[in-house]
Amino acid sequence: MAIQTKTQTKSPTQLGKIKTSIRQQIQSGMMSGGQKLPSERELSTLFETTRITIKDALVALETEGLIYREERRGWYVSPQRICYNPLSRSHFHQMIRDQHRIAETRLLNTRTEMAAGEYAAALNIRQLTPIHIIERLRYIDGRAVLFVENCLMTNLFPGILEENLTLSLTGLFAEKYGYQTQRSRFDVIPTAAPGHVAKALNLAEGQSVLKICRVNYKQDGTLMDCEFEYWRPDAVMIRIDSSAE
Amino acid sequence: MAIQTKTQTKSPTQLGKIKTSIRQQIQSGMMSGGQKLPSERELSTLFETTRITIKDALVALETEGLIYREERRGWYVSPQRICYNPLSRSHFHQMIRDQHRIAETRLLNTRTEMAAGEYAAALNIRQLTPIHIIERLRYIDGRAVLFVENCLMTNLFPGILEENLTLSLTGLFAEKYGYQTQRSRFDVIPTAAPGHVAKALNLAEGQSVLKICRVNYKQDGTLMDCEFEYWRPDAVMIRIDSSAE
DNA sequence: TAGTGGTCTAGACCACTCG
DNA sequence: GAGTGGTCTAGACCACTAT
Repeated sequence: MAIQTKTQTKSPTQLGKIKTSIRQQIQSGMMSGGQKLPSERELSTLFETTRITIKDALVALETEGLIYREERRGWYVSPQRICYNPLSRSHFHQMIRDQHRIAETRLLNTRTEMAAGEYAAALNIRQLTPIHIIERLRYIDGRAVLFVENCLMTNLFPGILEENLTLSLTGLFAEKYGYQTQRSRFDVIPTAAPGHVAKALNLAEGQSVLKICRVNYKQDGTLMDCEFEYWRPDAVMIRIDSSAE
Repeated sequence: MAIQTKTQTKSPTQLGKIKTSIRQQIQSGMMSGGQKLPSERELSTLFETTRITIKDALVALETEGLIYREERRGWYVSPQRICYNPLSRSHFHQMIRDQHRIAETRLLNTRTEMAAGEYAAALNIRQLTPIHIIERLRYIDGRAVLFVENCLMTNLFPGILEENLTLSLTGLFAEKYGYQTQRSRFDVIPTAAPGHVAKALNLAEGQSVLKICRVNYKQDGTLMDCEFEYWRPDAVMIRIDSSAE
């Protein structure tokens, strides 16, 4: 059965008609994941309306998670969401492979600075402490969907910036330093992409992302590192399955 | 230290100036949670621009979670987010009280029908099975922030529709039927509000919500009920703290 | 009835991407 | 250089809310 918005008592708006029309094209399978939509100008000719109205319709479908945009490149049909369990110890590449998709990670940059602001708060640091910050971008089937910032206390991770940082950091922590994640806490927050994140993900400034802040503790219970993930919101769903403790 | 968008190399756009100006008014404490912003027309006079530009700025701040709107009523400053752990067995009213806020629940309607579509999929039902559907609206400090739909198999919950349904259903399950939640699985999905949800939450159709689908199993491991929660996205953050299993 | 946001028209220029 | 979305102007009418 096709999902459909509730039958309207009022005649549907122009906006509603455009949304329904494009939605049906996608859900009927005529367009599939990654395919490019006609340009806003073409659509405004097709639907005999202005670009503003077309854009309002596209933004609504984007909010649904049905389509997404690459800044100044165009609108595309969203592939299926990745199912992500932040509690699982499975690595990113493994998780994506398990879902028959192709993962890739690129290192954007690393830097070392004194913890401040959001970083200091997440790491629960009260005095000036040097931290390493590692910025990476993750791709699924060639599309940039996840920007990740890792913050590591320098004293716990000597020489880590010389390692291959496109692989799993959790794996590196275990192999090089013998650290296991014993406990982790994470927050999920729907918000807007900060400037540098928007740029990396090809989002326009102010577009929506799903932010996940995570703090990891190692086997002796002390705080190990924290991580800020910014997901394209149409690319992911979070799934947690837990027995009662 | 105040959080601030990265210093722009290009001169900021009109849009950026308006966002920064309103953001500062809010973060400086001049406006606080629940307070109404001037109307879009007043703002367009103040900033000497059109309503479209003003609206773009307001929508961006809404995405950040800084402000929200009540359809055709106006724009308001968002109160602090509620911190919500879906794994916790704490009841809604208890959770809100613990965060020094005021909770309220109203029953919208109940109905009994054959499971189909999303309900049947969530309950993993393969044949026609009658279910009770309970729709409720939850308020925090007087603001409608959460629309909840519960789906119960009729055979497990005889007579439940005659009970007081504004309290905790989990509590009712335990007291009246002796059912304990042993395991639960939930999904978190950023998406758009369906029509009936948008209406209940005073959202415009197509606005963003955080959808949480939950399935509960009782002590003998069999499926008990499922629940669809739709949160105003600025009202909540999800926090999960878990030891390694 | 006055005021609000929701929808819509008919354009325009700009920054950026891509071939 | 052609094409894209991002931003912006200057209006308009409508559905709905609040009083």
